[in-house]
Amino acid sequence: MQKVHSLSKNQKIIFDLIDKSGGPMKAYSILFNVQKKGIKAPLQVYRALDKLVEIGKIHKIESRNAFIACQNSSCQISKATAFSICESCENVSEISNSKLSKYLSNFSDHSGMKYSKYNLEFFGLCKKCKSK
Amino acid sequence: MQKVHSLSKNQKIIFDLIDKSGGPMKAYSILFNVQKKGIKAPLQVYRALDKLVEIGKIHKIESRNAFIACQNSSCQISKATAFSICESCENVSEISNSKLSKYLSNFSDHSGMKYSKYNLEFFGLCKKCKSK
DNA sequence: TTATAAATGTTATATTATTACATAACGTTA
DNA sequence: TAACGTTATGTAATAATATAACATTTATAA
Repeated sequence: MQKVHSLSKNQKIIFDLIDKSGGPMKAYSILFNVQKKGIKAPLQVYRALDKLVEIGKIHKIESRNAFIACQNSSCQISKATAFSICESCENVSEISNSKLSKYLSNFSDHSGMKYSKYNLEFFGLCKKCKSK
Repeated sequence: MQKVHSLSKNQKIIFDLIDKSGGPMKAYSILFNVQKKGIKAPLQVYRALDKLVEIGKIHKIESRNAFIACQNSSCQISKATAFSICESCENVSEISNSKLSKYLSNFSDHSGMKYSKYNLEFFGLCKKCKSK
């Protein structure tokens, strides 16, 4: 049984914003949007983001320095993440494909390293942008 | 037949440095190291890095904001990259596993998106760090 | 050789993220 | 409930990463 994390005030404000936005958000854009709620400093944002990433409520899109709400209800911690990113409109969506995650979670090579985590980012053009 | 890119002066200086280092290097560490060779500004470094990434001589480790020389002689462009990263000593190595790259290059999901590129980063503890 | 693209040089600035320190709120358990 | 440890918050300063804008030079190819 997983622990249900109750979010703190700042964590909740920031999670709700990202979640409602429906897409990836950057830290300073988040900051701008929550200033009216009393969150004034970058560090307040980054601290909440760190925690939200840690507990799997959001993921960081590393190639974009942006954060997106977890779209996978069963994803409690961010140790196996995959995203598809449109290089034209920058739309991002989380890939939840059990074959893929199984394949990658079990992947091992000759290095003798046991991987505890991975992040995969696919790039291309989404349907909309392809047809333009 | 692929075009053989002859590197420009700055590109060569910066590639040689990264290549000799044997590991990932950060942009400002590169800058510091090439100042004696006349490269004085961040932009000079970033421009060379951009080009080197474009032609596949180096790859960017997105989760670390660092650049590593391509360890895969057949890798002419960086459209299919995979790395293993030790979370303790930060050692990075490029994974070249034809099954993996075949699997990922052919991956497609129901989104209708055709992926032209991917980047995969595995995390864990390397042999050395595990045994500590 | 001329024109086009690629690379360079330089200054300034934008964007992303962390350090350091002080205080407050929360949860546990004695 | 008092005391303690842990987590979260507030605030200021600054570090680290990356790009914009503009001028000039060098390489490439028609």
